[in-house]
Amino acid sequence: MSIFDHLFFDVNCTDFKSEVSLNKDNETQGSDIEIPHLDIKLEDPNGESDDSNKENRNEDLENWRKKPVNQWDEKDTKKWLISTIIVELRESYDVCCRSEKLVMPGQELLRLSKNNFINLCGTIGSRLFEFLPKQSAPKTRHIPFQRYRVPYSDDETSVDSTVSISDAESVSNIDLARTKVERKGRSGRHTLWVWEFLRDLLHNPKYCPEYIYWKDYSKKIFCLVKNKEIARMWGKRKKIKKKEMDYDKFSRALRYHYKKGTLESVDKERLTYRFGPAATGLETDDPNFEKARVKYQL
DNA sequence: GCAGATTTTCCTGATT
DNA sequence: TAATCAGGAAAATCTG
Repeated sequence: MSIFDHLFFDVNCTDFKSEVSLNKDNETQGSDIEIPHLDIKLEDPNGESDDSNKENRNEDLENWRKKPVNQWDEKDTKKWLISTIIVELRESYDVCCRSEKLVMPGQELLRLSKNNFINLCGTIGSRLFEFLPKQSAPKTRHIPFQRYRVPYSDDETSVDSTVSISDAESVSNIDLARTKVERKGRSGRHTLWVWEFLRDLLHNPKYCPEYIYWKDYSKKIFCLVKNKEIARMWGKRKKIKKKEMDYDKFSRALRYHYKKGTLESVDKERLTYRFGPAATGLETDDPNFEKARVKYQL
């Protein structure tokens, strides 16, 4: 029996449980990946399972879709997580469990950046962030770091790899405290550090492992593959105008971070670096996205 | 305008 | 020989 055959989610914590069962008879068309059809049913804990109750509760399960994110309560967020993880991302109940730290009101959710998502629930966070409906949060919200400068928005790296302006504006209060500690001693600017740029590439299946990969995740050692391309992307991101960024200049910027403890060199290994003790946000449960590749035969 | 942090640019020399 | 690495130095950029 597959884990997908009978999944029970405590959708509303107290109201009811939803049974997500699988109808393997329905196969998706036009895809190399066989995606099981998910039939979401509701099971009344009191044994009342007449059709009208099911209908109402199914409707309840979908209510989050009718509200802007900033009006979601924790239940709505939980329903969105289940729907997205199971139906959209075709992941397992285990993944739902790992995303429980994201169960919070929609307003809080909107304040989180992509990196916040990743930090809270690993690599699945990156994918969940993409699925979060991007409605505007209330204008009255506190926006820390309004001067957060994100020097690009239209290049190929802006979509997936790191913070956008909206991300930066949505740094949560919790994250604010952490960020203040992390950036103590910095002169208040919040441009992206070059080591953060590399870290974000490693968190991004679009670039990891094709452009950059973990050589030894346990030792935080990574290797650049398309070093010139990565340097060019960095230059594009920083909107270098004078001359195009090349690997020579890019590597100089990396070496600057040796003193800061965020990067270290690896002896006799070309294009190989190690994140230092000062580097944060490296956590992932799927280095080089090997699990994902096996799962989806990528 | 200033100081500080970070990056860019250019460079020389060493190593692979 | 080319690519990469290491690091000095100065200039540039950005922030509070």
